[in-house]
Amino acid sequence: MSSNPPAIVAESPPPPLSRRELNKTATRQAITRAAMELIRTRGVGNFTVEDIADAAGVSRRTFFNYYASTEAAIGNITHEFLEVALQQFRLRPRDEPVIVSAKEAMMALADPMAVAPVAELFTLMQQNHQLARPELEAWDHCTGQIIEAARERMRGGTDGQIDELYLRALSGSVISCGRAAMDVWFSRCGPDLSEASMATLRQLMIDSLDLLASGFATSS
Amino acid sequence: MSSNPPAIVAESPPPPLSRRELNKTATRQAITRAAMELIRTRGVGNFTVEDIADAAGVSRRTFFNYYASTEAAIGNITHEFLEVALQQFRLRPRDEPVIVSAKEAMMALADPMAVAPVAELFTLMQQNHQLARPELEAWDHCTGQIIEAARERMRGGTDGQIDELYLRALSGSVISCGRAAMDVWFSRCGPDLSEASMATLRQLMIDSLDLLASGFATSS
DNA sequence: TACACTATGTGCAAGTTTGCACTCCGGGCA
DNA sequence: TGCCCGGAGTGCAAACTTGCACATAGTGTA
Repeated sequence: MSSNPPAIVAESPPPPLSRRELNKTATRQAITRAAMELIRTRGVGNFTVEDIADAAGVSRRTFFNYYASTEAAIGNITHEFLEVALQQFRLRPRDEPVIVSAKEAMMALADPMAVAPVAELFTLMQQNHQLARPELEAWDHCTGQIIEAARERMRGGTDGQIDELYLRALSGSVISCGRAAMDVWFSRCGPDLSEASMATLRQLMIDSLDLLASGFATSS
Repeated sequence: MSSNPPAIVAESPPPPLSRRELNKTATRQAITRAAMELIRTRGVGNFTVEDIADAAGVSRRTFFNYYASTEAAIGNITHEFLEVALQQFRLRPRDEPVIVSAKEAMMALADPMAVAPVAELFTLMQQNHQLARPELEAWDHCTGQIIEAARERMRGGTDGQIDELYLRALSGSVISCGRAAMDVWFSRCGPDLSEASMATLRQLMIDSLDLLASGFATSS
């Protein structure tokens, strides 16, 4: 009821998502899913970009409007998965420690709907290791995003290069912990999406970040 | 096995259906289905064009790019249904009697996939009779198409107005027989899509056209 | 009656997808 | 080696979709 001007907080601008955004997202997803399906049924390298486009219901040209290559399309799976966490991270209060924010953000990833595509990718990766490259890039891109998001928080702190190193080291570590949690989770649970499995994933994320927060001190 | 040059028959130009055609058809169907769903769940008149567009995943403007009104969208259900038969009709040999061609063409309609939407429309029509108008228009449009298709066959026959009357009376009657078959079928079988029901529909179509061909002579 | 409000329908400019015509590149083959 | 071919990418114009502004019509209300 206050007539105050909009408070300057980490306001989540709830974008009503225009029809245009919606359509683009749908197209992007259609392409990604078609690519996955083809990998599943024919195996990596046994289909063309045109096959993906056809299966996705778009033209070859449109495929290239979205992705520079098949690899890039595959990378989108992990990219979208991480984007969920990124979104959560950006919503956390500015004064919260980055590690805590990261922990909270990662909780959103321990969701069957969210992990399912990545889990399948992990499975396929067992067979064909070259699928790992686009995944790697997605994690790297996420690191870059975390860096930017974290940098936003450190307005007014000490200036200079020390902050930059802190920022990057921390962000990189956080991402590494998340990745480690995912890797261990998959090696333990496989493509299992049960609640028990999700609980395991959550705990692994918490543990890895706790390790990070504690400076990886041994308990002995 | 003959090496004859392509016979000059009612050649069906097998259109590979461009991506553009495919997309347009998909959009048209999405709108139609969304409209049906809304009629089903909210009832006729309890939703706006915008609701349909949203449900169909397109903008309001796009809705109007396809249909002039909600009614027109509903009409498309019957329209598409009849289009199937029309297509078959056009494929029949030029020298075959129109009634025989019509009989053959109608056989394609006795297919669960094809009748399903129309059957549902019939069901909804029980409740709200104003749904009948767009359906009527679809049948009428089909008559016009049959007239054109039949006219094509009568090149070189006698000229003058007699042919035109014959053409129109015949075409109109054929359509009426088809419509009668559908009506009786639904009143007998309801929305039943079983093979037995389809057989009934087929027989009704055959019978109605036989009646027409026999000049509606009574057997006694 | 006058006014506010909601829904239909349309014109237009800007954004997106598509078809097509290239260019490049790598593998098979005479 | 030189040629052919199929797939990857790209530029561009045409076709399609969208957002927005505006005109119109029906409804409820002061």
